[in-house]
Amino acid sequence: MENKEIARILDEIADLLEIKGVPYKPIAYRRAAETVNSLSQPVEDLKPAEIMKLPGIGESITNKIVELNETGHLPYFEELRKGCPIDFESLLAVEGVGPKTVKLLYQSLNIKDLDDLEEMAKHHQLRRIKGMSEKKEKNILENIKYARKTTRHLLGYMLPLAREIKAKLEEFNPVMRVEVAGSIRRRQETIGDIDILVVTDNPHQVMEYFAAMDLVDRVIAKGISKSTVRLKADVNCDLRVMPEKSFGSALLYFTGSKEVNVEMRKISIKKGLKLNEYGLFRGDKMVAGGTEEEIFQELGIHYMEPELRQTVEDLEAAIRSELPPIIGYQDIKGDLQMHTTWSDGKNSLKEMAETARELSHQYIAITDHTGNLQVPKGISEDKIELQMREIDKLDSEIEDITILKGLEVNIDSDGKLEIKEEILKDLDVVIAGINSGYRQSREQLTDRIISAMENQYVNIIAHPTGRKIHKRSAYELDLDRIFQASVDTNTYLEVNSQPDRLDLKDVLIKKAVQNGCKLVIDTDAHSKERLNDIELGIATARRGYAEKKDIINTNNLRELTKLLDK
DNA sequence: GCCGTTTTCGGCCCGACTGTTTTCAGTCG
Ligand SMILES: Nc1nc2c(ncn2[C@H]2C[C@H](O)[C@@H](COP(=O)(O)OP(=O)(O)OP(=O)(O)O)O2)c(=O)[nH]1
Ligand SMILES: [Mg+2]
Ligand SMILES: [Mg+2]
Repeated sequence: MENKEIARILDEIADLLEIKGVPYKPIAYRRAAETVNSLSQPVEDLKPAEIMKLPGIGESITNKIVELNETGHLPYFEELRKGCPIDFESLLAVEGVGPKTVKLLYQSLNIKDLDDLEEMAKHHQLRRIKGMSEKKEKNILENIKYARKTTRHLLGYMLPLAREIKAKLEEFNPVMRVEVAGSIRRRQETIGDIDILVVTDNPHQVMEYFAAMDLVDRVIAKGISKSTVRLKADVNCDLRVMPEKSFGSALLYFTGSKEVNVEMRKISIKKGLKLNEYGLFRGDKMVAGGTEEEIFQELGIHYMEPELRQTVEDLEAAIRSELPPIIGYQDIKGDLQMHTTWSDGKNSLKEMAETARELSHQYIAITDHTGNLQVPKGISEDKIELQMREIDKLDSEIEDITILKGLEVNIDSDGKLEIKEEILKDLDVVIAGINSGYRQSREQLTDRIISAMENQYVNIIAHPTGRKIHKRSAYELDLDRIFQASVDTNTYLEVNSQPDRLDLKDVLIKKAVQNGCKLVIDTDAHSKERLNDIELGIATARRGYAEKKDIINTNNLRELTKLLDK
């Protein structure tokens, strides 16, 4: 059974237990679900003893996971659900509806899913329930609309919007400081909502200003220190307002993750302290809170970069001083995949090069598509030489940046490159990728990639797992073999920065680096604007614990050229 | 149900906003 499915069942067990009013167990099942979800390999491939060692998973849950994998079902779960055949996921997605309300709705009106709920709300049945009201009914009816489209949003689209809101808030005089927090600050690949922290001495004024901003569609909640609005862009935005002296503790709290927050608070308790968003306290006395660094220091923990504040394990690594010095946003010296009007790009060679230079890149590689596919449409082989002369000409004319000659070549369904090999020998960079025929077996797909790696001219494997967030999941690969072949053949794995790719993704980058692989972070930009996406790839590499030395395009041109010579 | 440099039993983060509420429960961050 897939990890996602197992995690979903564990989560539903948590929901069921919560409705029954069972204490603490729901937390345990949620933690276990979280762990299964964040695994970089199928839990199916693990032995029971290994599952047992996973954080938050003990004997009881291990047995349940093993049973699910072996038989495909779980009597404990089916028994629990017998009493209440409810679609929790969709009902709980309604803002303001929690486990207690679900129970109430089911017991009084036999409501099992969103359709039932909408029907009953429309016919004014909810207000008749004891403990409900007309107001609550209206609220629910309104919020059902949003519950039906609870998709997470791509970081690449939310980051510019969050920065726009930040800039708007900074224009307002009483605002002293603004930081984007939450999953955006952690640079998670998908984002549930936008979280923003403001420092001010005038919370009332700031809340009024925030709620009245042009970007806001409607106000969901508005208090003196916290407000939530729905933006016209169809995403929620939470604003937290705090005084200067609590800036660090507030930013720490609002950046999360929740799991890291809870664990840090437990650690504080053990040390006889109390941690909340207002500060770190010993009794009534505040011992830290102005900056995040101060709080980490007081707790005896190394500072954690926001990108690494994801799981309890990240925090434990920080406590053991095992967090590596991850790659910085300024460390990338050049971009090694982009497309121009010669294939399916929107901008010319020159426009791409000039934009890259503005981004302070020392070098770029132009890597238009080749091959016979209609999508992506490639340059025909007879035009390649012409383009290479154009690139040489541009390179000799343009100052302060070097333009490398490259191509992105398709790997065909037999693992052969869709191009005459002799064309490749004069290039600086050759990228190979699977752009068709994803539906093969795990072994076939792995063999295809490895035969491309074994080609003496191929330097980089593009978007190695082929996933597209919200569209297509990663194809199954034997990654251990891929990582080994990458090391053996000096072929680098790509961290593709397109907002919906981010491929390799964070947990796989971590595994690749552990296996000694070297990676390249590039944008795969099809227009000059998208050259900025490099920060998304860097963020993903940071979340994957990658250091500067793990990424080949942190090198100067001279060293890079050596690394590209197989 | 899980977990442990003060524990193998007894804890399990802590605070804001709303309205079901007139002293608190439910939901959410
Ligand atoms: N201490 C504590 N902090 C929490 C809790 N829930 C949320 N937070 C903090 C950490 C979160 O990163 C931050 C923002 O909450 P969100 O619900 O927006 O979560 P986050 O942004 O991490 O993920 P998202 O992409 O929005 O789903 O608030 C909680 O139950 N306890
Ligand atoms: Mg958030
Ligand atoms: Mg939020």
